[in-house]
Amino acid sequence: MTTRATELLRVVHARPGVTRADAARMIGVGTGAATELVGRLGQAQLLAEGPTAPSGARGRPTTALIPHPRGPLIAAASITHESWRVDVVELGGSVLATAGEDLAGRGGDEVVAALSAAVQRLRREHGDRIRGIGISVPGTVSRDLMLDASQLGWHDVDLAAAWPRAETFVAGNDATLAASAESRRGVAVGAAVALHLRIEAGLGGAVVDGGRVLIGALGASGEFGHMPFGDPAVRCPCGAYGCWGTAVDGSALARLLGHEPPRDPVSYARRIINSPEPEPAAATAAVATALGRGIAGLVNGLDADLVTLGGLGVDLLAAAPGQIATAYEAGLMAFRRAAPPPVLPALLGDDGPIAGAAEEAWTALLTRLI
Amino acid sequence: MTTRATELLRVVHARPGVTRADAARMIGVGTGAATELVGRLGQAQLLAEGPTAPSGARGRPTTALIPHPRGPLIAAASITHESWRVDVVELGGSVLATAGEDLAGRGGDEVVAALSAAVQRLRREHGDRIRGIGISVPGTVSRDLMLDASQLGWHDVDLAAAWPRAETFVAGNDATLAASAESRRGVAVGAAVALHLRIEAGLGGAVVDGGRVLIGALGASGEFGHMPFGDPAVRCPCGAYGCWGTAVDGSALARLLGHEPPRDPVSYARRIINSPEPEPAAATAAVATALGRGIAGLVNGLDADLVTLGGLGVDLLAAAPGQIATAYEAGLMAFRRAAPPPVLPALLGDDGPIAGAAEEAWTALLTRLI
DNA sequence: GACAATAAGCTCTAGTACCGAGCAAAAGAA
DNA sequence: TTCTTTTGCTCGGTACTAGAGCTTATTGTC
Repeated sequence: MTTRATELLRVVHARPGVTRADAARMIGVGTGAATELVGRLGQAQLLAEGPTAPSGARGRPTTALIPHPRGPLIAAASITHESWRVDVVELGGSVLATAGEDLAGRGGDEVVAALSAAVQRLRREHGDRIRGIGISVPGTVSRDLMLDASQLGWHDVDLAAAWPRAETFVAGNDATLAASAESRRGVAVGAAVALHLRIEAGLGGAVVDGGRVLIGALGASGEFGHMPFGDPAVRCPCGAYGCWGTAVDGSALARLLGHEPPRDPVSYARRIINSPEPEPAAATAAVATALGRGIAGLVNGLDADLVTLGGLGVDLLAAAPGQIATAYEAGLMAFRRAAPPPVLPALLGDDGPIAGAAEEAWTALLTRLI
Repeated sequence: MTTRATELLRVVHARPGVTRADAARMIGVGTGAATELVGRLGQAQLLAEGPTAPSGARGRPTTALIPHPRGPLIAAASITHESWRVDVVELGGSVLATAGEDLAGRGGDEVVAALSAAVQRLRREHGDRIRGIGISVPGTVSRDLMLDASQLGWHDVDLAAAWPRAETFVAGNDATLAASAESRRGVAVGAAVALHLRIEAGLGGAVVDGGRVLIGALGASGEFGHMPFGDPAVRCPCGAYGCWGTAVDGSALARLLGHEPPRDPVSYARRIINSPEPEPAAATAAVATALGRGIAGLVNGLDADLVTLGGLGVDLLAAAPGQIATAYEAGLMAFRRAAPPPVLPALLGDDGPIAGAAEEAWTALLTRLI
């Protein structure tokens, strides 16, 4: 049951500062209904009106719809392999405050406790305006909000300790959330089916179909790194053979170069990819080819109209654009080759996951506000 | 904007004959609203009430909600590689009448014209109650409703000639629509993410996420046969190498057996798969292994909780269940292996595509009725 | 067979959201 | 100033809905 009020809030969230007249046209109501809606949402401390720059056109000037200065806020949190961070985000996506620190080798429960304390502090500072939380984590999240992050060695970490679970609470994989953010505030805005791929220690990603991120039956969708596009002779830590991830991440580069498996595969890979020497460049080219070929397979199967790359994918796209493009176009079905869906670096970069956590939490909260 | 009336119609469509009291509970309205809703929808000739079998329990007996005898109907059409057919389908999915004939080598425009004539005849016979059409085709459908079916040698066939385009009109790929039907009236009812795969001349399918079929940016989603799970040395007619489809369809069996590419790959494959001889059985086993491995990759990436197989997939599942299961489980990520999502034959069989056409057309029509 | 218990349907009263018509206000243009 | 254009505001009408209280149809018990 989508009410006009919720639709209006969604429009303002998608483009804060939209003029009131434009917003009314977008949701298809007349000026009468707009007056009633804006009045009601102002009373509820959800929206406020601000001045607009003079348009120069004729007619009565309209106002800009902005988040209410005492309106609800979302805490967006992100845990990465090296640090955690919390942002306080208002309607429209602006960040009002932030906090965070390095993991410093602490365990999952300790980190969640530190995060929770930071959220409580921020909540007091903002007069209890924070109404929900979104958390991005570098691993899988199961329904009961337990996190498994094999890279960090964390298992069954209780994310619900970060926030009273009864309120708006969303948690998701970093790649999934980065995809969400990219489709709403990045280069994938307007794409019908956006595919986001994120290479870090492994390869993950997500599909965004008409603005909705596909999370899968268990919340574990987007594990494209475990589709068998790779070398069938290579065994993946997951137990299967031929996983695509083993052909495109740091371990693949180390294998190609005859190195030991690196302790920090991300910075190792970044070093190799950006190295000017011929041997690393050849390994990078091989990995870029494997990446392009797999992207083509996913585009064929999922009919995406845009692909964005995050994490090391950005470095690969910068270092070996030709190899990626060649393998990508060769792998496309004939009818797609005339106009291959673009493969672009993600616009939001490292802020993708936390921005996605904010977006998903706001989406969840918006359905509850009215 | 989903109104209660539309919700009620959807409930009755999903389970015709539901009792009025149950339906009211399902959509969360009281008895007062139920009276008003059922009365209004009866006036509009959309719903009727019928007797219920005595429940044996105490209390005032309720009535069953059934489609109105003069209510709207949908024409569901299906074109296969050998014939076409039209069903007249009422709310709830019952088929009231049917028509069809063999293609007999005719071209696409002639077949669409014959189909259109049949629809007009059925429409007259049913007093103009037919309010929309859904068409299943063995090929890709583009936005402007042009069909390309390479198997039939048809290109740019104008499907809109079958029906005035302004009314409810949906067209889709047979595998996509079979997936839709399976998720609503087949074994995939209730699945969070259902993956349907259909092997005929090629390999196609679809993902159904929370009841919504993913159609892709161009309506060409589900071409899983062109994901590179196959032998990288084999060139696909699509131009790419290593397409999965080339490893699981009739052409794969012919290649493994040293036969010429068969003229009718479907009946050829069915003959090989069901042959008791050792050589065909070995080829069947190899194909089953390729199928299982690819299914695992898709389940890993898309996090499906159920996989259904249609077309030749049913034969393969019957002939080589062990090979499929072994390759499937070996290809799953470690954490999925404890409870692998079931791989089942599709319940609707050859009626899947036409049933899906009816479902999608009814879904589209239901949003317009009230 | 009367009466209780139970489940369901019906009626009536508000209440809310929404739409549209007509009017008022604020700007640029003549 | 006066006209034109665009937008905002007021007000009445309509559609949908929730809820309370009453009525009806059936089963079970004495």
